[in-house]
Amino acid sequence: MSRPSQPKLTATDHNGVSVIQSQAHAASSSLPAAVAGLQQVPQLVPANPSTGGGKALAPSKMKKPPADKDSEEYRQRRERNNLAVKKSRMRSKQKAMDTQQRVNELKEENERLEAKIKLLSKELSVLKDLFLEHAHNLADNVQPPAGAEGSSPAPNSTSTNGQ
Amino acid sequence: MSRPSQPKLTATDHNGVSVIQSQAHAASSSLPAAVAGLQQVPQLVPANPSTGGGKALAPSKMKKPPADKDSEEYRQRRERNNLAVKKSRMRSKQKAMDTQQRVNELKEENERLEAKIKLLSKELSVLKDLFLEHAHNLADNVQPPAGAEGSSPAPNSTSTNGQ
DNA sequence: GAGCATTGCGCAATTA
DNA sequence: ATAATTGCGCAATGCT
Repeated sequence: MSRPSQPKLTATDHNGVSVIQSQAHAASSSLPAAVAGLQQVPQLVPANPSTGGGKALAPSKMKKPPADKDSEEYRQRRERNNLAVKKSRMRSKQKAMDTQQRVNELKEENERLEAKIKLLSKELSVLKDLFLEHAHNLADNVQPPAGAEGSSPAPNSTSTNGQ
Repeated sequence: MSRPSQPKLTATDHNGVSVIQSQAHAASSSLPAAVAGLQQVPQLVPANPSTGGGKALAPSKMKKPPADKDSEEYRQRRERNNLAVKKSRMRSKQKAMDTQQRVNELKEENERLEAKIKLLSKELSVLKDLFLEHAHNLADNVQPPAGAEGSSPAPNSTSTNGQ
């Protein structure tokens, strides 16, 4: 079912920034086409006040030039970053898959272990029963060694022990 | 050294419009500021040509209006999509975390199971040893009823079971 | 401070 | 037509 009408709660107001995207770098690869068109917009570069006279010696907090889009260095950085991003995302995805796989492996392992436990438990149970039986037998005809014999009917009580 | 421009010209098939968003929405949490002052002029809403008369009745394959960026409906769709995207990503991330957690749980479970196996094995081993001992004892003074002569060592087969 | 790595976000194409 | 996914670029931020 879909949400027919949602009273627009939380107008996800992100920053109200005008975004001007313009890209035109070489298509890395495998883009069907339809790369969203971008084009340069006449962005006005703020006239750099440059170092007029008063040079505030601010050790930090210096306004960053909006990164001139035309700058050669800018494009270079962008491209590098795009690459890094791609790489990072690939890694991320790979990791996710690996984790999923790990889950499957662990699940299998778990089943195996549980099966083994079941088996061992069974074996133990059997042995214990045998022991009990012997114990009963011994208790019934508790006859010191040497000439031990005679009748020993001893109705065997098949007591099933629990676990 | 300078980067020769890519021979790849920006041949944007269709839709070569830059996006200029000017949102006057309330700034939200997040980005402190640093919003470049990019104000865009309010675009005039195009007078709807309305239904003049010639309406091509295309049953299918109708060209999609390049999505007029100014369109009210466009903005609406974008916003909806942005929301959906956000939701989707959140879910994706959540899922990843869940999976990771699952791995941890399974690992713990595994350890528990292995410990249990170890314990059971030990128990089994003890019991088996006891059995063997008994068997030896019996073998030593085994007195088959009714005339038993000679010693019958009965080679005990210490068969260790496999798993 | 340079530089890659992460992460949140919006856009657009696909898919369901 | 709508919502959900997915690939991608941008920019801020984290980390070396």
